[in-house]
Amino acid sequence: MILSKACEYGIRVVLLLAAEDDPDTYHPVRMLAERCGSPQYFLSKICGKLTRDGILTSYKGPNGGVALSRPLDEITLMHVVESIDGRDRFDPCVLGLEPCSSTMPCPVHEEWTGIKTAILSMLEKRNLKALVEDLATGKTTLKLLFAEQSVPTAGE
Amino acid sequence: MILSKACEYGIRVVLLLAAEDDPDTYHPVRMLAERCGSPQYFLSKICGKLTRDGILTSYKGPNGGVALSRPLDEITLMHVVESIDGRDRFDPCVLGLEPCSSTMPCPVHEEWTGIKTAILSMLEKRNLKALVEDLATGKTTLKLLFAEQSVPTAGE
DNA sequence: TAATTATCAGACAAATAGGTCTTCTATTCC
DNA sequence: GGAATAGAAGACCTATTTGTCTGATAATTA
Repeated sequence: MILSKACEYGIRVVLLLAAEDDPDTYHPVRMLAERCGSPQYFLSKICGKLTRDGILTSYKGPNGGVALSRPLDEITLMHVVESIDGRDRFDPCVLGLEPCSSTMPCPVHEEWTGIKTAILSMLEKRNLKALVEDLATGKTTLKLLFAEQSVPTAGE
Repeated sequence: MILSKACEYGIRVVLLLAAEDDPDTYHPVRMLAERCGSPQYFLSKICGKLTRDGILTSYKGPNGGVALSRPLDEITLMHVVESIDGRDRFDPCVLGLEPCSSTMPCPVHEEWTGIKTAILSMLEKRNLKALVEDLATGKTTLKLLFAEQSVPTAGE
């Protein structure tokens, strides 16, 4: 688990919203929770955080809900990770050694530094616009979300 | 946290043992726990697992304890991770999507595949012998372990 | 035999992550 | 205004991880 469950859900929501045709329409959290396979109340808290951190905008009342607060090309997955898991998610030493640093490196410090860079790149190199283009061309998919939901209810 | 706490402690112990001059001497777990900043009883369980999985050998009685079961060049950090956290530690999709695969990739599947490779490389490219050589030449260090321990007792 | 040390089984506690629910307030529609 | 719909806040529960401890057994040394 490289990200917390909460962060996974947060990214799913943001991707779902980005993949919608209507970027300015507000989507009820209850709906989004169902579509992204997240517990409703749990996602509600996550969206609250994303809203407070300026990634989502919320709107109350009928036809209300949440929407992306900025254009697609101004949001990256890293923004979501920073909001939910915090910027320092990948900072800790692999061996959990506090004073590990470039001047006092643990046995895998060097490699881990490179991997951290790759992780950050994965999360911030492509913005939502680029990610959605891949979805549109079928290069990647989010159908996985629906596949996942059908599993638990199979026996019922 | 890329590894569990238990796994961190396991790696620390293995590195400590590897850095010893006397590869055939058994070290009591109680001592090792103190030296690597791990709770004693917790480490005792971890060592049990490492022993069952053939990474450590144990010896009962006075002058007993645990020791590495194989030559340094036949043990990698990956062996420890497999024993404690399991081989599939890094398998799950970043977004937690079950059916994510190369034929049905999530938006970051490609990048994550590359990062996983780098993580595995970090853990299994260099065996204990190579890691200890870096310690000997001062290229890396484990002094961190002692530094860490002095912190909690500073106020006492 | 006495002391030492690992092994094993298991209870238990603390901390964290994950998840659920209720109540309250704000907004909008009619 | 009143109903309906939404988020906000916070209590609360559950599961997992981490950590602590006890008691019994086994092996080994001296």
